[in-house]
Amino acid sequence: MLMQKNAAFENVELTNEPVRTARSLSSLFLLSATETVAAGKAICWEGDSVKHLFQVTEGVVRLHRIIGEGRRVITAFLFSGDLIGASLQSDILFTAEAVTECKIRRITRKAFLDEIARCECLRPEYIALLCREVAAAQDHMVLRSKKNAEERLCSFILNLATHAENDLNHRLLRVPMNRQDIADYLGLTIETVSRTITKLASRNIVVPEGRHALRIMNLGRVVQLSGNADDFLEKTCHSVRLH
Amino acid sequence: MLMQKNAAFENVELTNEPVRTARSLSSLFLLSATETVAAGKAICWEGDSVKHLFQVTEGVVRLHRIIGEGRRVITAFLFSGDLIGASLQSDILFTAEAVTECKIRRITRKAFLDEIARCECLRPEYIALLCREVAAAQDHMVLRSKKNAEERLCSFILNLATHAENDLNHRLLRVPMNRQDIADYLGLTIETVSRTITKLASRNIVVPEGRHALRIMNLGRVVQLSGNADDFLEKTCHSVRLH
DNA sequence: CGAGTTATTGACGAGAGTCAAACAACGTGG
DNA sequence: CCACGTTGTTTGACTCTCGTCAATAACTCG
Repeated sequence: MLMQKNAAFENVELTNEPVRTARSLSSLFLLSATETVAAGKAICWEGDSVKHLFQVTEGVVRLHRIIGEGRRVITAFLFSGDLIGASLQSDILFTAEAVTECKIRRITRKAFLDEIARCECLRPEYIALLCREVAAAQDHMVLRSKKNAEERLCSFILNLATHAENDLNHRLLRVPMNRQDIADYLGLTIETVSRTITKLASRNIVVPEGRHALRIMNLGRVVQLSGNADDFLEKTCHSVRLH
Repeated sequence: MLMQKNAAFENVELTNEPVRTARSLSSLFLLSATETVAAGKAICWEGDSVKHLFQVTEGVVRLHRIIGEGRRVITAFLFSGDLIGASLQSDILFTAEAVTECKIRRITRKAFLDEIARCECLRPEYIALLCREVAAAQDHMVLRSKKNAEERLCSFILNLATHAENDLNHRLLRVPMNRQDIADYLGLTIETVSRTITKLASRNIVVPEGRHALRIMNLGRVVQLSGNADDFLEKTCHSVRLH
């Protein structure tokens, strides 16, 4: 697991809060220095052994696998707060790369596991995290096997929206990743993504604003078209906080 | 979480081995009676709260979700030894049904979690189990977004083959599930599954033998066509036992 | 043996992929 | 600040795989 050369190792932001017994997984990372990773650079590589876990503290990260000749699958986008490598046993099953410039923290796998073993209160959080990963992977599995291009894109937009509450007020959704990333995440081609966005724009549902933003003109329609309408309404209306 | 009416509750096979401290997850289930579930009957239902966990001790189980109107997705097939519901937090995210007649054991979720919390040695096994589920779900995600019908089917055949070592000697692979199950598992239609099998048969790679068996004429080709050739060879040749 | 279920085969069409060209955005250097 | 080249995106024409609908065949089980 190599850090790329230009990941300047900044020794800043060391919290001096005493970590007697860590009360959350996040707090495990607070002892480590923040590292900066430039957009497009790798954080860790598929096939390496799992020596470290990372936490994304700022920016967006993509996890991908390459299969066959040149077919890339993005299995997840990670946002601030998310962990990289929590569900790994021996080898890393993906390459993690920064989509935007990122700040990350790392701890060794050993330290992480030791803390989990030692501290009673971390375990439920860790297990919950793993369960969420399973659920997310299965959701994505459903998306990729039974949804058409429009449903996939709308699902993606909704997902993004939940990670960007702030901007959403103005109905402007920042989309940090490029079309190729979106395509590889949704199991489509770049052309199909582009065409689908164009179609949504022509119906005045979402309108692109430059390459990295979408103006949400009609959130209701997006929800409907995502093919998760039932789920989404249920979850949102009843304010059931999952996870 | 309801048991179907006809799941005769057989009070047999209670092991009398003393379970002082359970040394494996499986042993947790040994105190429970074995229940029999007829082929096609449900074991638990999507949306119910997680009151029990089950272990499949015999037979094959499918987990599925229904999305939209009538679109069914099978997220996994479970075999002898596998647990149902290990990765769930509150609600069940799938319906579990018996593909063949099954024997299962159950314990309450509470008992399961208590044991995990109490017994040091169960935790690594539980965590490993969750990690495997994540990995499996992600593999399937890749399959469904980037593989064509032939690759999907060959991947499926290989998966099945690893669960049926005995028969494989004679190169006859039992396929307990019907075409609809396979289709819903692979994200295809029943017709495409059928046509793909026919095509493989015409090339003398696998030949159907009745509806529930395939004769593997050329395992090497199956591996190649699965699109996991690199992985598979690596894993098999080095005799690395995963899981 | 025969009714009902499940699987196969065929003809056709739709949605997404491929290839190629035009276009827009971005960054750099003059 | 603008010209330019690079990169990323959109659009168009065409192809191909897989889905749909329908008919036929094979299997299963009472």
